[in-house]
Amino acid sequence: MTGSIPSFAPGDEGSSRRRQIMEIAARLFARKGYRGASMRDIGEQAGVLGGSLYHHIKSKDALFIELHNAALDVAELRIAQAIEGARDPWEKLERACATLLEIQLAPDSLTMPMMNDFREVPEDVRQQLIARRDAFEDQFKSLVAELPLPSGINRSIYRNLLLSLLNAVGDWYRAGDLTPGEIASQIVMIFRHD
Amino acid sequence: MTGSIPSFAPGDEGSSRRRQIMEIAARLFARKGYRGASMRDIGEQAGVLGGSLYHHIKSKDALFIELHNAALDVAELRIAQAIEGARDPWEKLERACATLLEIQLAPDSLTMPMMNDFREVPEDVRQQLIARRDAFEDQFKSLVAELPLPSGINRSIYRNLLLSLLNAVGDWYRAGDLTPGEIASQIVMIFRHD
DNA sequence: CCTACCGATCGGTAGG
DNA sequence: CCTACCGATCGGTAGG
Repeated sequence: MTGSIPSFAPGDEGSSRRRQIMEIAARLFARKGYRGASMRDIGEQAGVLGGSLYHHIKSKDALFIELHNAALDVAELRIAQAIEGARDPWEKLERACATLLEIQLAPDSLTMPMMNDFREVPEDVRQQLIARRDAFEDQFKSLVAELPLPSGINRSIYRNLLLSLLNAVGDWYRAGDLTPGEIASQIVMIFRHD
Repeated sequence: MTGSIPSFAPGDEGSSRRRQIMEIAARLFARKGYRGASMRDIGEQAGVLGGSLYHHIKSKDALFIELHNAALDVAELRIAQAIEGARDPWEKLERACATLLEIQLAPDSLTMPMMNDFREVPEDVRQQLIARRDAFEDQFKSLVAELPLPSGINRSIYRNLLLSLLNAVGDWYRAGDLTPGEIASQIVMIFRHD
């Protein structure tokens, strides 16, 4: 439909048909959540019946985990590239925030919006998602560690507040307002103390 | 089970049996989300079959809306009381944040954790919830309007960031860490600029 | 408040 | 990739 959709990690295994299904599934999970997107929904958009998807995937759980991890792989990579050229810790933080917001606020974002509703997911799936997300958040742990913050501020709290706030921007953002970069600038304005 | 549970708006109509059912439902919605908590689950904890609940309530939708609105009524009231004595705008903001966090982080919180998963809920229900939540957020709109912020900061963004961050504390907070008041203090430390 | 049920929907499978 | 189905679960109801 869109022709060009943000691709997952390069070197992805599987046929292009499989990747097409993954992209459809990602969009539906992002829009309707894990429970809200049924295999029959996904099949319908792919032009097949729900049951036919099981030739390409093992289970709904496995599909969701694969998408979630691939999305975090992409985000991690793009953030690493974005902060590469910067030396000032506040500049690095702002670039990381802007990149994450660009990903999350993309009109047909496949990636991060699903990072939230972990409560909708079966317990054993949730644990795998959390493990991957914790690794992702290490990137921000490093960024926050470099900041010259006042001594009264707890860096662990600071990081959690920042991350939860970044994850929630999609809930209130309406296109046509500010750009992701402008929002990132506002966030760093607020979080900046030195 | 707990003996004393935070009560809903005073002057609530209905029998004590009904209120008991509401409290059970609130706890389950808070823990498992709208879809995750079935009428049979609620019935089980109330000692009856799921179908029997329909003598006390009209529908699952109506039950959820009623609980959601009652929770916001209580929160609004408690916040208003908390900021009553304060004159400094930063002090008022910190008291409001601390109160909201106390409600959300209470060990068996019945109230706010459900404010999030709006995507799990049927479309027509969601619109009612959003309308009520918007009214609730006006309280913070006033608080933010009073703050002597630098001119570069967009107060609308500032308020959205603050609210989404407050709503998400329950996702990463683990009891035994800081108190709600200490977290509120950290939040205001970060959001304070004058 | 229960029995007994309804129609709908879910993830998933066998067998072709 | 479809047909045809499985067992489970859902919100909700009639009738007592």
